[in-house]
Amino acid sequence: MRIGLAELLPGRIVKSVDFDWPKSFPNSSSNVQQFLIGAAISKVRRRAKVLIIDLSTDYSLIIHLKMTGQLVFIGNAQRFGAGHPSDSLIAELPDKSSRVTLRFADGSQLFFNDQRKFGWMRLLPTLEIMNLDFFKKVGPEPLNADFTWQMFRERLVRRPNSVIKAVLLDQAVLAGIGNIYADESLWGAKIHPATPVKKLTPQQFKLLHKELIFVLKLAIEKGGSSDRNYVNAKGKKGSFMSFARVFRREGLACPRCGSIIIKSRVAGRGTHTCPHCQPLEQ
DNA sequence: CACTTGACCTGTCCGC
DNA sequence: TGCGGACAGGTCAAGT
Repeated sequence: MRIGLAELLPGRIVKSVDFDWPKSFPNSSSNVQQFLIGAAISKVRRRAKVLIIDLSTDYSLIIHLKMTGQLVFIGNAQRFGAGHPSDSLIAELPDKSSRVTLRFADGSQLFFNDQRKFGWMRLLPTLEIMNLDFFKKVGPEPLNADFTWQMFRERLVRRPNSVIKAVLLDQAVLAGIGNIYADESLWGAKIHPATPVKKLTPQQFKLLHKELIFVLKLAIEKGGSSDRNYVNAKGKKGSFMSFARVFRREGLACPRCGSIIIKSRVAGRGTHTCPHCQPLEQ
């Protein structure tokens, strides 16, 4: 999503903002008037699962999509409707899940849609963003070049008694891992998600580190995971779900050994495993 | 500290 | 076809 928006947004001038659900964008209207209206977009960044849109006013919009958020850009001459591509989930905008609409001076628009209303958008001084509790505690980016398997292991073993899946999902340990990529990388490393961290060997940490990076890179290459309604800035679904090996594939064959994939609950989340490749050792 | 549950919301699917 | 319950890419807070 960041890659798509970074091609589309920089240089555009914010002309107006429409709000629907106040909790989706809790901000004083004076801040919006002063630092958002009339601002030019300079840069689109990401940290963990949070998108950061920097403005010429030294303020930034920060956005979390949570489960069902979308950020969809519509150019000034562009229309969805009859004949829209099959990899699009968007027919017409705004629709009933539109929470915030940014209108730009050239007539283009950015829609923040969020069916379940868990996502949010905030306007903050750019320099204050990293003082937010979330950014102060968030772990390293797994795709950074300096993220070694030794660093990965070092961070995980601080939670020796937790199950590995719970720790992978903890944003304070690692940035950006969610339920899909946790299940997929654990399958890749042949580790059961409920394995306590203290039972993992250095070889397993090394392999899981490699699988995590493989899964994340593949997911980005495929445009993300449209499990339900995720779309990118152009309204297109991501295709990673058709490359998933266990996630949402309960009852189907494991692509490695042919055993039937099962679904269970680990760390409070729906969890997909191959019972043969990922045995839970006691 | 680690784990569970509930909360925040809407929509879909499944069984009766 | 209707209705209740479970469940869904995520994070928080509170309770045990």
